Amino acid sequence: MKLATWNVNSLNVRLPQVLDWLAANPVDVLALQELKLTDDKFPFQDFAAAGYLAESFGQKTYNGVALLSRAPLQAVVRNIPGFEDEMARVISATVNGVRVIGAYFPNGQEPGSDKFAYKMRWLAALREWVRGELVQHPRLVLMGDYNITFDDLDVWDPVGLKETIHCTTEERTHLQALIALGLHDSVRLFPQPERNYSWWDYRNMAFRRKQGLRIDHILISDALKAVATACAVDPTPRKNERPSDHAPVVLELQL
DNA sequence: ATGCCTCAGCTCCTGAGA
Repeated sequence: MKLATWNVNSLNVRLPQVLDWLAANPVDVLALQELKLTDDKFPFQDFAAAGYLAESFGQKTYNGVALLSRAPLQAVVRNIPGFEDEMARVISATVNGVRVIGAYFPNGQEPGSDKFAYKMRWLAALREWVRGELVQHPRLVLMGDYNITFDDLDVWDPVGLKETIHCTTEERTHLQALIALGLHDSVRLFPQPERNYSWWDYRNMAFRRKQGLRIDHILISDALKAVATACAVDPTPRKNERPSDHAPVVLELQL
């Protein structure tokens, strides 16, 4: 079973690239973030023609997440139950006995801002919800755009970006609290290339200069760690014309 | 440098992203 996550930064603009990528990388499940469209505009037919069922949780202009799957998506849940949120950020479903959570974590903008405070509240709510989900679903994947780096290895300029957004101690403490629930950073389970990032700024030719951050992650439970055989970022779509600023991350399980 | 690029929208500028 192969699973992937990709922040597409507008599914309307990126649909042809997503279809091309799926044709070349026929994963079983793909979690999408930043759809930037409403469910009535979601291209269900295009994905069906490519062999994928889909569950969408969109909204106008911002945010929006979806799960694509070759097998049926069961027990679909939208957002974090019990956490009031106007933004469409989370969609979950069970596929072939694996609980899959696709999430678009808040950006946070700047430490000390209202948006940063919202990010902290959201992270706390996510953690308490996932704690219970892990009890019910030992085979669990939590993947998406986390908007948080684990450590300096995930940052192209750890000195210049010290304690800036995505790199603060407060955000990283929340990320480690997710790990403490019994989750594992799939990418780090396997050897990786140097400067292994998942996002590059559109400005300054950041991709060409390898100036990026690893902020898109696939966290897996103990039961899935035992059967994980590969996990890596696929930077090739970032070389497309009009690319997303994020690249997909792909996990392979031997189930 | 409150800058650089990209996207959506009450679209020819602004807000947000990261």
